[in-house]
Amino acid sequence: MVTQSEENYLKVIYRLGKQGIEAVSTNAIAEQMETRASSVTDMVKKLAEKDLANYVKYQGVSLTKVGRLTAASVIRKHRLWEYFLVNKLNFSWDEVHEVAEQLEHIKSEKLTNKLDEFLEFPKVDPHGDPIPDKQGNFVKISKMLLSECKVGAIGVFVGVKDSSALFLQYLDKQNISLGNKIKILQREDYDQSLEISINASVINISHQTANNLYIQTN
Amino acid sequence: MVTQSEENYLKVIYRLGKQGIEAVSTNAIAEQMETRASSVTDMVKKLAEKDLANYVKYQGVSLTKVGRLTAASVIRKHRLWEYFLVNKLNFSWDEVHEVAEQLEHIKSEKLTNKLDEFLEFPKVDPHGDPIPDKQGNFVKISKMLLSECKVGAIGVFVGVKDSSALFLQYLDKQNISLGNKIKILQREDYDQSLEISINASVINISHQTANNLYIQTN
DNA sequence: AATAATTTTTAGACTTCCCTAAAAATTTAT
DNA sequence: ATAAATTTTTAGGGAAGTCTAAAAATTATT
Repeated sequence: MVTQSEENYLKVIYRLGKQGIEAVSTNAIAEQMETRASSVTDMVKKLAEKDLANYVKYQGVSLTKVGRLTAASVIRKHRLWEYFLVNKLNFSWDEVHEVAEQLEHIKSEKLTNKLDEFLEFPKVDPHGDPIPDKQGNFVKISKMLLSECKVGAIGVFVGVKDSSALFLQYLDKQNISLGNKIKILQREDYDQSLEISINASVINISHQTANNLYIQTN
Repeated sequence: MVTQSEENYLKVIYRLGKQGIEAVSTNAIAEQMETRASSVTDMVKKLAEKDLANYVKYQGVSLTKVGRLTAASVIRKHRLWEYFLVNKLNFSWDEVHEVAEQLEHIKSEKLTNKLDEFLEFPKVDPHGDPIPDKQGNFVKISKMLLSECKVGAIGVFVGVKDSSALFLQYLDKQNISLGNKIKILQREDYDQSLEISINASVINISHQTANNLYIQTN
């Protein structure tokens, strides 16, 4: 049995190490988990013991195949539940993370798959992040940060890099939502802020904001 | 914070002691929780410390008001989720218990109430058990065991006392489902088995079966 | 009412996951 | 290449929740 705590570590290692393939440092995990490096060492040993992770002292951790699948399954559940909360229970996109953090640990493959079916197999969660399928495969969406696009670029807002409640609420206030068409009109050299057209109106956004918005071009 | 384990104890004490009001013995709890009496003593002390239970050494446990409300909230969540699983995700009534045992511990009042709304405020779960409202009040349904009805009695099948998968599957096989109209045609003195009419057909059921079926008469 | 049987509690220990403090290894800087 | 800084691990310990075995209290029996 994989415990809730183990699942949380797997998630973090997966995220930090490009799907868990690259080795991740103890400190990086500790920071993400908001815990101490010594706790990470303990847990990582346990994950290795259970063949969920590859661990060599002082050289970081990566996930085994089983570890990666387990992590993907947790992420799948998290994102399906987020979709459920937003699209069926009318939560807003800034309220779902905490609850999904709990729901992602419910153990029942049948539940996950029936939920997926009930939601009609969504491909992305309410923040634009891809939902892996039963086999743990992600649909790779080609997207880029708005901050990295050239002036004149046109695209559709498809995801956020920062999904903190604060940022999401700011987007709500600015009337920026997933699916909106965006065009970069101007870039201010001084502070890299952008003038963009969105929703038939023209607004200014900071570099920080642009750096957290993904758009899909062409 | 009330832990998952504490919630499970509260549920059991609530069930065993007529809504947690009557004192319940350590052994009774241990049996229900499938654990040891010594573990129960430990936990019960902790519940008392947290003002969730009243505990006097060697004299059993009852719940405080807060303890009762907490227990009712867990039961509310359990039954709402069961309703969701059956009516939205198409689980059958014998498959939902295990999953609901996990879902009942998700902490989010908002989630519970939004789920309730999404389900259109169901009054009973898939086994006919009442779902308490936000305030922890149960709708008292007047029902009696089929085994205790007289020959000639007519009623509607509204709930099961035993909700084990085995019993529920047996009922499915016999085509007996909630809402069916039942009439007792005959009682066999030898073994208390009943001949009943249900679904426009006549079948025989054992005393054990009749003793686990609730019907609402008049 | 004394003894036997049962129930309940206490004592001590184990596991999981976390912590602090100190030691060891690695990396960076001089 | 050695010293300094940083990272990682080890050692030892704490809280929660469980267990077994033994002691204490209660209840039942004769």
